[in-house]
Amino acid sequence: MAIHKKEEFTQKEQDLAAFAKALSHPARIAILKVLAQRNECICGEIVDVLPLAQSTVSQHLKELKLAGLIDGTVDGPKSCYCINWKAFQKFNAEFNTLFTNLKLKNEKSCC
Amino acid sequence: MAIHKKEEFTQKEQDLAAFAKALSHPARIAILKVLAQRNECICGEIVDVLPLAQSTVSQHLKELKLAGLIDGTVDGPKSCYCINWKAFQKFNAEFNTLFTNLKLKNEKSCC
DNA sequence: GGCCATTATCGTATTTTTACGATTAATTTT
DNA sequence: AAAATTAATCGTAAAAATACGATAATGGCC
Repeated sequence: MAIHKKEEFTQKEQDLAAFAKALSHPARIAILKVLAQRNECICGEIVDVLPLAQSTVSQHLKELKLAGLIDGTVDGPKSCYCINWKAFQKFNAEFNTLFTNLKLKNEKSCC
Repeated sequence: MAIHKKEEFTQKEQDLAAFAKALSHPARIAILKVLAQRNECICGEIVDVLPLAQSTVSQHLKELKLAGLIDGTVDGPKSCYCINWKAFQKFNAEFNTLFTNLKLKNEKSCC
């Protein structure tokens, strides 16, 4: 890959791509589902549910956090994760806008 | 990575992840925008617009096609690409369902 | 204080992704 | 028929993602 070319696209394209990337692994989608199923912060039970090693889950959590989709507070031996609804909402809206804008121009396929 | 673990998740999680993956690069989002801006099939002008080599663009197109988001017919020296609106619609709907389902359970963050 | 449980981080291996140049393939044009 | 145009494919290199075990870190419990 030598040189990264991602920076040459618009910020919006990059942001949306980063959001999509955060959701581009089934484990991370599964994690979000688990997080959503609770009213409280999840403290570790994610590892039990997923077919992945503890360190791997931790890595996925880190990526979700980096993408801004979840918040996490470290509380000593236990960590507390939950969905960042605000960010999620924002991305969902932007996603729908992309879809809508795409559709606005053309409704018919020609191939 | 030794062993792929993706298969151990539900089909729906895998499908959504695959869709997200297709959109996880700004170049592919940019390509979709270009495709949507035309009423006809695009025959090559994509390379001129993007800051990428012809072979790289071709690769991105291949991935979008593989994900089912675009259709393409090879017509000798010229190729003809356009968005597969049906598939797009389907994925958009599933995406919104995911969001809605997540939100259904919990509206408040706790971290 | 020492031990336990829990989670992050580190080191590492493997795979996948991204990117490009060169080549090939298929028409169109000359 | 030869040359030109266009786009896919191949080969390859470098980077990023995925996964795990081992280790470190942090706070609670005895």
